[in-house]
Amino acid sequence: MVNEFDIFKDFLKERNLRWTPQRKVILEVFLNQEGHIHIEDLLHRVKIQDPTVGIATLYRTMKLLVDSSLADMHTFNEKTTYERLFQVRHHDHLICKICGKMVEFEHPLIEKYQLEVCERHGFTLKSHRMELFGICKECNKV
Amino acid sequence: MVNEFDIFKDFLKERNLRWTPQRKVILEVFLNQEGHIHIEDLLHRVKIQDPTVGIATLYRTMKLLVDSSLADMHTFNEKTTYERLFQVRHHDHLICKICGKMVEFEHPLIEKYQLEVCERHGFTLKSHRMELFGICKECNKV
DNA sequence: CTGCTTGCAAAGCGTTTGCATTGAT
DNA sequence: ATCAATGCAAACGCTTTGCAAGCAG
Repeated sequence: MVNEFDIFKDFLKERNLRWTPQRKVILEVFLNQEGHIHIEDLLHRVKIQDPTVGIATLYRTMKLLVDSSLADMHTFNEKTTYERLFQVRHHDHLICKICGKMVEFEHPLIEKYQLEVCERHGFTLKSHRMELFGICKECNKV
Repeated sequence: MVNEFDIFKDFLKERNLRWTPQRKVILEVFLNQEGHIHIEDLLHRVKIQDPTVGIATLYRTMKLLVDSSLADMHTFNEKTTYERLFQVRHHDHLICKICGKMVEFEHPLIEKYQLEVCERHGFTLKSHRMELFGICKECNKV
């Protein structure tokens, strides 16, 4: 049975790198998150488990997780976020501009056309982010 | 006849700000660009017209252009880019995760299904943002 | 004249790196 | 015992800010 811990340990072993308590804590915290998580948020949660972990170690470990294909890195608005890549179902967001309510959805046809667009431009699609902003039923009544 | 210069001048007047030679040069250079332009690129082109313009003035002016809805700011791979907003058709982005290349596209069917998703959840769609992340042809070869 | 704008340099901020020490194997 | 990993602090690159001098209105 393959899980993220085994994948990461194998990845480290292959490169003669070491499985350390810090890397274990960081991976645990990362896997407990959903969606995009900011590095500062991640640091905060890691420090709850082990306050001695430094920001440099977190950055270095997240880079390893990206290299091992367990995580994906994005930069939005000057902030680095990480996202789980392994064994997660993808979904997009519908967000109410007034009350902030968030609805998750999937739409296979949209995904299909995204692929089509990528192929047309010679890109290999790796991930995407789609956010629809609108006004929900309740807020529309007011 | 409404153009970007009038819009920006009005925007400045409303806020008791001033129409200066530097702001004029920056707006001119910005409008001559297509698609996304990096701030460093913008600075280079501005300096051809007027070498005395400083980077601080450029940043300050671009912020005003964003506030006046003439420009849109993106951050990708730690680099700030600006894009024209006025009198351009809506489009989405396809972004290479390696070299940062950005391709603009439109897909009517995707837009249609977005509307469908909103209706299904009782939302009134106001705007959206879709970014596809992948690897472009050139980076795939390497 | 007034006070917004400028260019410069310094400060900020998130991220990366160098280094001596610690610790996994 | 070896050599990678760590935490710290300094360095880094991009962006913002403080300031005195310069100009638009």
